[in-house]
Amino acid sequence: MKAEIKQKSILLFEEKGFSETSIQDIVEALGVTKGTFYYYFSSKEQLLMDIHLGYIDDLLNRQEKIQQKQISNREKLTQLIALLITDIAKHGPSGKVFFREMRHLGEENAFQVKGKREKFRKNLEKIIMDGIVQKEFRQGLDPDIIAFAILGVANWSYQWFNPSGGITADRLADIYSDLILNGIV
Amino acid sequence: MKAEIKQKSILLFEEKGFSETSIQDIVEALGVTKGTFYYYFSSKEQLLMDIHLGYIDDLLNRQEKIQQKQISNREKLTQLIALLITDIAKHGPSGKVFFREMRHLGEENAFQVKGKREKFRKNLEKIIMDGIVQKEFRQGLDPDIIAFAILGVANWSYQWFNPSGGITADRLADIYSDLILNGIV
Amino acid sequence: MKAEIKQKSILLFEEKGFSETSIQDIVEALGVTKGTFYYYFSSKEQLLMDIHLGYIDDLLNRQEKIQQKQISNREKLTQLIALLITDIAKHGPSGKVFFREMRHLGEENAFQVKGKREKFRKNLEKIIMDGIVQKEFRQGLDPDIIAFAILGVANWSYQWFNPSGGITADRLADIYSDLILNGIV
Amino acid sequence: MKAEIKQKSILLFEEKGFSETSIQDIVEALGVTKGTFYYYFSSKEQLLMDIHLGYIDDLLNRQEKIQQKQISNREKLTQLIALLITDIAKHGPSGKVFFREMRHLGEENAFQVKGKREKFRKNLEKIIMDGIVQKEFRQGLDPDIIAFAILGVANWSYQWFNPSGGITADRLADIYSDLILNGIV
DNA sequence: AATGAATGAGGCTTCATTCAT
DNA sequence: TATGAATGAAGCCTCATTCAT
Repeated sequence: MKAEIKQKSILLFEEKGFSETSIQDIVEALGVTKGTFYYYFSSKEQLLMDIHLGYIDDLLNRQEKIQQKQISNREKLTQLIALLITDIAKHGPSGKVFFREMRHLGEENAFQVKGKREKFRKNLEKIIMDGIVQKEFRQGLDPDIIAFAILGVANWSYQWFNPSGGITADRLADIYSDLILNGIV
Repeated sequence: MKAEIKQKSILLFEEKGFSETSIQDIVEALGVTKGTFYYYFSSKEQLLMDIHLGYIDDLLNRQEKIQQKQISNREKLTQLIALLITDIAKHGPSGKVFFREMRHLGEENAFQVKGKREKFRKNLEKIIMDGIVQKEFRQGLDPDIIAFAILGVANWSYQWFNPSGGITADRLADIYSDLILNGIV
Repeated sequence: MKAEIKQKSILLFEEKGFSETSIQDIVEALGVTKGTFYYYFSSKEQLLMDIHLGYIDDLLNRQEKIQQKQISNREKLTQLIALLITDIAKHGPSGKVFFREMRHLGEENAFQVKGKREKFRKNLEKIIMDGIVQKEFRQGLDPDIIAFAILGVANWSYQWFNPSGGITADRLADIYSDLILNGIV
Repeated sequence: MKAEIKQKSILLFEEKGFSETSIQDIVEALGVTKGTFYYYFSSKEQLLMDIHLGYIDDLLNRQEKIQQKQISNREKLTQLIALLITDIAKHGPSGKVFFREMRHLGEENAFQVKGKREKFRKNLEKIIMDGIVQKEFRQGLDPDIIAFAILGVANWSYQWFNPSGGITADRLADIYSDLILNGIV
C-alpha cells in the first residue's frame, strides 16, 4: 500500500503540482481513505521527501558506478548525460517532481536533499576537471560552470522531451553529448 | 499602487512560490488591505498573467531587435545568449517566476503565454537554421534540439546564478557562448 | 440619473435578486461609478425602500380610486383583481421585487411597508365584508381569509404569468374574477 | 449529524433567508465547525438542493397516493388542497424555503426541481381536466390556469398562515376548498 | 491495517461603504 | 455632480491533520 500511495502521488504531483494535489486527491485515486494515508506517512512533506530520496539516491548510485569505471573522462561524461536523459523515459514523473517541488520541503529536509544534489553536481564537475587535467578537454574551462550548463541542458529536457515523440532518449543523449563536446561551429 | 503590488508580488513569488504566497502576504507587505488588491487585479491568476506578459513581451521585443540586425548568425546567437543571461541580473525575480509558475495560469492564459514562449524558441531555432544554411554552423545539426539545449543552459542559470557572486553576467554569457559554439573538446 | 438608477436596479433585482445584485452590477450597467450611486442613495437598502414605496403607494392610490366609485362591491372586486393582474404587464419587474425582497428591508422600513401592504389587504377585506352585508356575496364567508386567497391567486401570477405568452392580462383577470365569484362547480 | 445540519439549516433559511444565512451561522447554531459542514455537504447549494428534494419528493409521493384513490375528482381536489395546507403545520419551514429559495439553485439543480414542481402542477391540472370531462366541474374552464390559481391560494398561505394562530389548518383547507368549488357569490 | 468523523486555520474573493478631490 | 482609490468585514470553501474505533 505504501508503495502504491507513493507511486500514485508521483503521478499526481507531476500532473498538477505538489501544492495543488490534496491528500484527498491521492487517496481518492486509490480508493482508500485519509486515515490510510496517515498510517503510512506522517505528513504530506514526508511523502515528498520519500520521493526525493528515492530519486536522488538512485541517481547517485548510478553516477558512482559510472565514475568508478576504467574509461576516459570523455566517455564518463557521455554516459552521465545518457544517464540523465534516458532516465526521463523510465522515471520521468519522478524526475519532474524532483526538479520542481523541492521548495516544499522543510528546512531540514531541503538541506539534506540539497546536499545530495550538490554531490551529484560536484561529481560531474570532477569528471570535467579530470578531463582537463588529462588533456581530454580544452584548457581554460571553468569546470563548475560547465557542470551547471550540462545539468541545464539535461534537466531542461524534463520540460519538453516526450519519450514517445519523434526522437528517442538514446538519440537525444547522443546529440547532447556531441553538442557539449564539439559545439556547433 | 498597481505597479507596487506587481513588483512586490514578483519578489514574494520568487521567494516563496506562487501557491505559497497569499494575497494577505502581498498586501501586508505593502501596508494596504485586500480590498486594494482586488481593486487593481481581478484575481491572483490575473496578477500572475500580468507578470508573465510583462516578462515575455519584453523578451520578445529585445529578441526581435537582435534578429533584425545586419550581423552574422553566430553573432546573433551570442547576443541572444547574453540577452537571456544578463536579464537575470536586471529582471531576475521576474524570470524565475516566469519559468516556474506557469502551471498556475488557467487554460486560456497558459495557452497565450505558451504561444509566446514558443515564438521565442522558434526565433532561436531560425537563427541556428540560417547559420547552418550559411555554413556558419556545422551541417547535420538538429536546430530544434539545439535550441532546446541553449534554452536549458540559459534558463537553468535562474536556479543557481547569483549576479552578486563570483562571476559577472557578462562573463557567464561569454562562457556559455563559447561552450555552445566550440564545445569542450 | 436617480430615476435611471432606480429603474435599472428594478430590472436587475428582478432578474437576479436583491442580494445577488451588487452595487457594482448596477453602476456598471449604467456606465457610471459607485460614487454616483452613493450621491443619490445613501444605501442599498434605501434604494430598495424607494422601489417598494413607489410600488405600493401607486397601488394604494389606484385601489382607493376603485373603492370610491359608485359601483357594486362585486364590480369593485372585479376591478381590483384586474388592477393586480394587469399591473404585471405594466410594472411587472417592480411587482416581483416587491413581493420577493421585503426581507431585505431593515426593521423600521419593513414596518412601514408592511403597514401599507396590510392597508391594501384590509381594503380588499372591506369590499368583501360590504358585499356580504349587502347580500352580493354569500353569508358565512370569512372576509379575511377570502382576502388572503384572492391575494394569493393574484400574486402567484407573478411567478408564472408571461404577458407576452398565450393569454392576455385582461383575459386572465376575467378568468380569475369568474373563479373567485363562481367557483368551479 | 447530517440530518441535524439539514434541519437546523431549514429553520435558519426560513427565518433569515438563504443568502443571509452563512455557513458560519449554521455550524455555530449546532456547536460544530465549518469543516464538519463540508464533510457532509459539498456546498451550500447542495444543502439547499437536499432540502428541496426532500420536500418535493415527499409532496409528489403523497399526491400520487391521492391520485390513485377510487374517489371523485372533486374529492381528490379537496384532499389535495388539504395536503398542501396541512403540510404547513407539519413541514412549514421546509415549505417556505422551498417556495422562496429556488433561485439559489444552479442551472442544473433548478432544472431538476422545476421539473418536479411542474409534475405536481400537471397532476393537479389533470384532476381538473378529468373533473370537467366527467361533468363534476363546469365546462369551459381553463384547467391550467385554474391549477395556477389553486397553487397560488395554497402557496400564499406560507406567507401568512400561522398554524398556532386563530384558525386550524384543517379549517383553512375546508374554507379554501369551498371557495374554489363554489366561489363567493 | 484502515476507517470516518471532526477540526481549525487559512485561502481567495465579494461587497457595501467612505472620502478626498 | 461625479470619480476613483481604499477599506474591512464577511462569505464560501479547501485542506492537512487528529483520533477514537
